[in-house]
Amino acid sequence: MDYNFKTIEERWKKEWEKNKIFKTTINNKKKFYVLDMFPYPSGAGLHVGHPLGYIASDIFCRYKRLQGYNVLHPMGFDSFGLPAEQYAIATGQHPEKTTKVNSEKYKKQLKNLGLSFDWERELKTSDTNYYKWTQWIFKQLFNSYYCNIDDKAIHISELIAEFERNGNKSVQSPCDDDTQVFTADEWKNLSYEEQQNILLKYRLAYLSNTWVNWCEGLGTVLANDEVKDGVSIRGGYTVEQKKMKQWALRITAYADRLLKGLDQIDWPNSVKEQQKNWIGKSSGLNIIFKTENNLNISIFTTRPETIFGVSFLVLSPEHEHLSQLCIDDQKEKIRKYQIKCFKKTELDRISNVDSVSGEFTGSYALHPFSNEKIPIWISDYVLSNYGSGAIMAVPAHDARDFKFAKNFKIKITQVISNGTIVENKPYLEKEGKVINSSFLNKLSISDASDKISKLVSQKNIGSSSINFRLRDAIFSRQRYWGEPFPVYYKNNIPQLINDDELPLELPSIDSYLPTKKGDPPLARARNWKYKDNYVYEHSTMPGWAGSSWYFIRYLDPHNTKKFVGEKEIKYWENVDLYIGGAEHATGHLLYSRFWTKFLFDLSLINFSEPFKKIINQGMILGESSFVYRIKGKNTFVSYNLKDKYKTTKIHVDINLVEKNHLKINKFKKSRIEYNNAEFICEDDNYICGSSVEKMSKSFYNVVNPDNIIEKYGADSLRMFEMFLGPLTQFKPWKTEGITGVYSFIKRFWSLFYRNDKFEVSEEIATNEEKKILHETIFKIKNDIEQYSFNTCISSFMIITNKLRKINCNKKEILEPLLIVLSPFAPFLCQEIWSKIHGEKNIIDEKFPKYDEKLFIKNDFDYPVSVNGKKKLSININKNLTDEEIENLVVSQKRVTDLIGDKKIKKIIIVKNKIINIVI
RNA sequence: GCCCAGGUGGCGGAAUUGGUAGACGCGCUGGAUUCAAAAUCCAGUUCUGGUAACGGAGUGUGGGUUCGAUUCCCACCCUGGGUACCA
Repeated sequence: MDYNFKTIEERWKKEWEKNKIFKTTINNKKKFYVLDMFPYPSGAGLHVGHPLGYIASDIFCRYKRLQGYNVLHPMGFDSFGLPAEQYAIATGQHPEKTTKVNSEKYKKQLKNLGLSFDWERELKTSDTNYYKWTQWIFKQLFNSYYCNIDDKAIHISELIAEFERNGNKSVQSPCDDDTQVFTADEWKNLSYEEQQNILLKYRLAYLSNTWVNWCEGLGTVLANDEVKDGVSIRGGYTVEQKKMKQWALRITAYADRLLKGLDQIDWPNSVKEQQKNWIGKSSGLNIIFKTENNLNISIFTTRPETIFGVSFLVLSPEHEHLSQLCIDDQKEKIRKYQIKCFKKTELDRISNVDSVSGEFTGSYALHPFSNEKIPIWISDYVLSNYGSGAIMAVPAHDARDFKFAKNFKIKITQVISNGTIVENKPYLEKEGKVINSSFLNKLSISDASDKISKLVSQKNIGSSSINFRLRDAIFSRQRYWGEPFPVYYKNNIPQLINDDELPLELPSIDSYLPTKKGDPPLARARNWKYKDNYVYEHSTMPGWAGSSWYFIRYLDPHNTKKFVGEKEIKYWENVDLYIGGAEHATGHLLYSRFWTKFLFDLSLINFSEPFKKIINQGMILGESSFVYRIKGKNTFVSYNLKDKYKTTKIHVDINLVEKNHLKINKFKKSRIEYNNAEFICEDDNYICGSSVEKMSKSFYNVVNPDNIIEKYGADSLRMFEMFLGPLTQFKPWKTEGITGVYSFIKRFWSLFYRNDKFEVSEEIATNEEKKILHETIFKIKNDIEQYSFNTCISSFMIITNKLRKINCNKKEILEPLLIVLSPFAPFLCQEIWSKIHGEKNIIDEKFPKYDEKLFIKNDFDYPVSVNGKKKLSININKNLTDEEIENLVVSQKRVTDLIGDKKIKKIIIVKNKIINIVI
């Protein structure tokens, strides 16, 4: 009987849904939590690149379940976001509608793939019963501050108690830079509003008036990780710097723990490395330079040993002391330079990295050790928000300082040397001895550094300091389609709404655009006030709010009393395996770790890292096709003739191309402007060009999984996706290749048929058959555990070819094989299983154990090489001694022929590996 | 520039701790079946010389270590990803 995947897959899809075989509940088995990055449900639906990770995780889930684990495998949707909102702006349709339609479509497509998701745990970040708890977590952040002494987040009431006892002089907590020192009495005498403003400087969710990435095109601010090359990642609109009041999360308080935690988790090196660089910890020294007019300028350096190489100071254009330092003659120039800098957008700054600019203030500082006069400059290469916004410039040993000094003809003093002399380029290596440095001369770099550290603190002009590149995360967006903040304003002071008033639902509005005054869309909502009196916050939360904790909500998605139940969190804990794209390295994956640590500090969860292991699946690339149109004409030239004309390369829909040949008639009909197109062909065919690039609608190279399932079935698609290559690598998609796995599946199916009738034999298996089976079980088990799914597929092909050759249809062999194959091709295996066992689900079986004795042989085909080059192989019993092997080898005629009259220098025998004759 | 991956036939890719390079599949070639095609089955397929047996070369490039290197070391080239003045 033919393999009819359509009826098989339809049947089991229904059965599985009806019997809820993927539903998970807490039981006394060991848990295993497998998570896929949940998708944003876009209108385009899935293409074959999307399910790659889902199929891999599904195979692992099914395998773990066969191993006896209680496997949690949920799926949901990251449904707040820009495309739905932009669609809403264009059509007036509420984003909720499109979100619903799109996620239903996704769900159907995912179900067609036979993925073992527990859909009863489905969540959408835009559902009120989900974002209710996102708002609730925001409230906890607002109500917390970070205590550096306990190294954790603590409820704000503790801080208030401390203020009442001792003021803030002994408080060690991250806070805004402009926080003043006050005593307990001063605190008590403050008004309520004044107190609230001070508390806001300590809260983990706070209002900050800072420079933000303002994106006019999107009408909103963006976080650093949402901006690239000066444009927004979504949409590609220009981003500029603007000072605005925004909600921010004090992620910097967790910088050190986020860094340290990386050591405990099994993540791809590249992601860890990216997070490390993003956090950017550097330790150094703050040193105070006195100016001639007695001001203190604090600088930060990581290289104190170069202090005698300082030939100027550079301040950021925003530096607080600038007005006092600038002499009258320079005031105009400095003012102009400042204006230029403030105007600069991120884009300008990035595109002009190589240019050097700056102005001299006219003032001098005094070198803390040599008392030498040091000119003070300003330049935009010094950032106001890193370190102290001022540096000591050591041109001989820093690339930017060097360029600056050369440009403005400032002297360059070399103070570190390994023999080379600084002339045309700086010496950046941290190797060598200190020179030209008074009392530091001849010391090693580390000794000199230590000495300066000590002296600086003795003289009371500095202290060691640690700086991070990481910035607090801007948390408000001037958009509609996001979580509203559970916040209203009373006398300009932000206040939280009560827990029992959550969720604060998105109000309906007449248009999804900003107001005429430039306020966010929520300002349009009518009668939307807290207790009809107080204004709500009009911004909404960013896209990453909901995704920062969704893995927790899956554990208990229907809980109406808590964000997650205690029993659930205790049993399921954190994610054991997380599969998704690497593009979230510094966004989602960092924010999730931050929120997890925060919730851990509040004892709301029992783990401090969200994802124990991460695997980044590689992107599947599409093969794009091109046609070549002669410039100015509606004539297309075939690929090999195109160089004879001036042509424009145009993407053509891959559905109009077959094996590089353009289907000319279909192409003509595809667009009005092509109706009358003419073609210059070669051998009567129009050949298209092709190249491999990202699979994307705009390149017309998208392959839809639905079409493939229609033609070959989901099992073939699943296996083919795995067969393409290693999970983590980028790989091109070529649909033709699927015939390989498709015919494998048909061959496997036919193992169970004799003369068109289903038939498995009860005969006892031979040793040879057992050997084949157990070898395969061993190999598959190992490969699955190393996530090497592509090699699993070839093993299945190999065993199937072998069993066909020996015509084996014995139950003793095929039954275990079915279980081993079932994670990969669940429909097929379930169908055959039910033919043997009736109603039983193959997923409830046990993964078979292998017996090594069955496939370890007592002889070995030794490859014999001469001088490392393989010449022949000889079958030798494993029990022979080296001497016996040697005698056997040299007595072979082929061997004596090969050696001829040369002398054997040595024979190397590696047991069960190789024999090498050296002549 | 810096950091991280990766580079193996016409193509996707295999190859325990250094030990038979090219498993498995696609494609291609030839054959069987068929009126024919699709599908299926059988054989071949790294390049190169040879009918063949058999030889030579060969894992981005150049060196090195080793009896033996796709695997280890050094230098370089290329592709992809990340990052952007962080003192």
